[in-house]
Amino acid sequence: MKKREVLTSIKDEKLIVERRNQMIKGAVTLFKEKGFHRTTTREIAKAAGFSIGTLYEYIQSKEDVLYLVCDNIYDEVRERLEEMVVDRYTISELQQAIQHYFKVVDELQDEVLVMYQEAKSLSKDALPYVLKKELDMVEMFKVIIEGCVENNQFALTDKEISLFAHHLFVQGQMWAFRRWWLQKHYSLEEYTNMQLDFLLKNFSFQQLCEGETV
Amino acid sequence: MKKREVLTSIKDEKLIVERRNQMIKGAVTLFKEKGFHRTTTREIAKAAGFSIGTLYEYIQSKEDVLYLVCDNIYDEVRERLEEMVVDRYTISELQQAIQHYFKVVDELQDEVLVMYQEAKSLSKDALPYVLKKELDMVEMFKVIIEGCVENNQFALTDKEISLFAHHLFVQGQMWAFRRWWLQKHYSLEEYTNMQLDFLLKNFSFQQLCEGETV
Amino acid sequence: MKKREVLTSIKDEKLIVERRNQMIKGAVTLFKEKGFHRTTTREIAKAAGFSIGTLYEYIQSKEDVLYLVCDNIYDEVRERLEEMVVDRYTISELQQAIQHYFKVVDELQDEVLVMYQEAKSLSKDALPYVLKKELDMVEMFKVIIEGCVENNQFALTDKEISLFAHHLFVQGQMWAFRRWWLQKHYSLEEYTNMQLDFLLKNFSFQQLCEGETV
Amino acid sequence: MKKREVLTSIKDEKLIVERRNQMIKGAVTLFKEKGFHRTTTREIAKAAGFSIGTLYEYIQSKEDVLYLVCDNIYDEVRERLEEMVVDRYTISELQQAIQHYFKVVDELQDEVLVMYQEAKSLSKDALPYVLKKELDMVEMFKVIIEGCVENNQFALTDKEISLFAHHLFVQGQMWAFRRWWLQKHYSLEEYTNMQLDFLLKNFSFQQLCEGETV
DNA sequence: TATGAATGAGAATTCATTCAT
DNA sequence: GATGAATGAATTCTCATTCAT
Repeated sequence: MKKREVLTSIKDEKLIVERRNQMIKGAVTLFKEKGFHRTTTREIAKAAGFSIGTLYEYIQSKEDVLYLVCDNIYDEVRERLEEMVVDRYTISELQQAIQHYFKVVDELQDEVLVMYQEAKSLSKDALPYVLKKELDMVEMFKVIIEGCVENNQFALTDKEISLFAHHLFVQGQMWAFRRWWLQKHYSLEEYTNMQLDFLLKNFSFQQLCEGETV
Repeated sequence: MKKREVLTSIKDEKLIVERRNQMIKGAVTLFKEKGFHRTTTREIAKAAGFSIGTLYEYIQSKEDVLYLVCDNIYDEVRERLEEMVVDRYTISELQQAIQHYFKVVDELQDEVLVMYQEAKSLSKDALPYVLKKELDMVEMFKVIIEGCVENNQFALTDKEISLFAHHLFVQGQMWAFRRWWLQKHYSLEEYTNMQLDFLLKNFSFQQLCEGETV
Repeated sequence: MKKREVLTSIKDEKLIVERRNQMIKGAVTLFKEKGFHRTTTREIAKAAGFSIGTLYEYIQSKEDVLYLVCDNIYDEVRERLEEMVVDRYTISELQQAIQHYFKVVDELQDEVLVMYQEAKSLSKDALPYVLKKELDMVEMFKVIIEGCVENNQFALTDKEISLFAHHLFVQGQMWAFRRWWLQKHYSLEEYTNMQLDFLLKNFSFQQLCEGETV
Repeated sequence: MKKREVLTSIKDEKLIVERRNQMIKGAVTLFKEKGFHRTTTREIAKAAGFSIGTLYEYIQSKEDVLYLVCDNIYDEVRERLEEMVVDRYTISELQQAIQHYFKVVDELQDEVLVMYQEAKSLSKDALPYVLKKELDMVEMFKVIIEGCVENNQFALTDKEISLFAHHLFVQGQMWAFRRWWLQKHYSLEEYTNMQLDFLLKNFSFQQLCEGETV
């Protein structure tokens, strides 16, 4: 899927990147605080540090800002996820990947929340592109899980692998979108450990059973 | 927490209920389609079958409609959840409860989605009340899980029980809010079975271990 | 050609007519003074005697105002033209019709000018409808001229009749759109007489020739 | 009337002429297509082949472009009209002049139309100057007609001569501004011949009458 | 109670013009 | 001389809310 272009009348590529970053930064703060719809374009321009006229030199409509924000957050999360090095495909590595992912969500929780709550306001045009990015990230988990399965760490059918990947992904997001309750009652470490514990028991059980059957 | 009152200038209680139900019904359809912010009060009035003037006889602001809608959806989901009869607190009963809950989510998925996506637009005033309702529902799961633990079906700490309840609750919602992917690849039955399978293995493992240690 | 509808959210038909008339009256004055593009919707609303919000209850876009104005002016001119009673189809009657038409243009010259100068700003959608109205008026002249021809007042081919009708029509408008010069140098009467004189000589000549050839 | 100056910050006279010609050429195309008000300065600059900054080096305001365009079109039309050589002041020469004028209008019809429709948007400042140019052109016809009268080709009072000149001028423009109808039904030749026929009958009649009275 | 016309603050977007490079 | 990024006043249009009938 080709990247959806946001049109601009500015020619200086470097400037486009710079201004859009300012814009995104300001917008995230505002969206976080009051949501996309309650944020005005003037507020976005102001938060970005330039005039409303300048804002519109870099985008075509307010929705473009939302798109840029979502796009950017996905890239940020993804980039952070790609830090994980997984090569041996053991349960232990999966565990580390999950820990890493939860940590990333925790650090970028405002962004994750914004993306989560506002993505639905994207136009029919932009939505598929953003959903594609989400699936790409889910895919990263899928690859790890598949690796573990191939590596006989545990047994899962293809359908189970996919669902499990989604499941993990949502479990991470959950730390952000239910923070109003979770973060009042658990530390990130507690949350991570409890979720991991739950998952790993499962796989240990599998291994145990296999061991027994032998 | 006392129910947040939505003021009205109408005396006839029965009329209030009737009109509000019309209003909620119309609003859910509209919110589902275009979201709270993109829906106008005129559209809500029209969908409800009366005039904009009448709408404002029964509410004080547009946000009241959102509140009524969210409130109503929670009540509806809750009502459906209360159909479950749990008295013996066995794993099998927990399993049935989950199955029932997933079915309810599936049947009310539009409503669940609306609530899920629009609740954040509630005012600081109304939000706590709605979150309270959500916690009440989570509590229903907690009670069942606690019962099972007391009943030695499996062992969990208090913190684990709470998290598990939330986890289940989100897993159900997930069927609605990720339907763009899940429902393309799985039937409700598949989804339910796979999730249950995963949970139950876990508990079976516990029982197995316990059995062994004895 | 069906009348192009201008959408409104108002139900009271009488009110629509009343408000639109206020709107048209105000708009004509403003368009006359500064043209369509330099007139703002707020000015139109103010000139009409109501708020900008009310203005938009009766139209959908600024262009609707222009359409209503043009439409209205055509109707007004046409109505005035229909006062002419032509039944004997003599040169003398044609002459009277022309005199009447020139008088109407003179009386409605602001309107004629507005229509003349702003019609081109109508959307591709509305333009054909307005041009149709113009042709309808040209047709009125054509009918008279045709009658005269059938009545042997003078001889013209069909193509000549059409052109002559357009010619007369433009000659009338000319009194309005070149008023910056014409009305400084001629009275309406002078203008009318001179133009008539010119035309009638022509037809007298024909009759004379025919007389001679016989 | 002195030529209205359009200020510029550029010293190089040749460059001024060159850039302005580019500008005018681009602007005519755009004005033709969407009118003065709907054309942006950026579009003009682009069509002219240079930047918006450069555009403003050669003019002071958008309206200057309109003025330059109108001025230029008049010059162009005038230049073409001056090709006509009239020296004997006969009806036949008048006829040729008219034919030539109609041909010029036909060839420059886009320009004539632009001038016709947009001149009214000129400021109070520039308008008189442009109207003066128009009168100058009318004057060219007046000179020919006067010559003919002096030459006893036909008899007209001074007032009639002026009106006749305007009349001819408008008749030519009419071919452009009513092209939506005329050019669908007549070729330029037909149109010219019919209009000439009409005029000349008139004068022939005069001559005939004069002949008779002698 | 019900209606729907009226209101106007507020929002997105445009675009002529400027000015530093 | 040329460029094009920056500006913000101005404009169109929307829509929640009110209130007279």
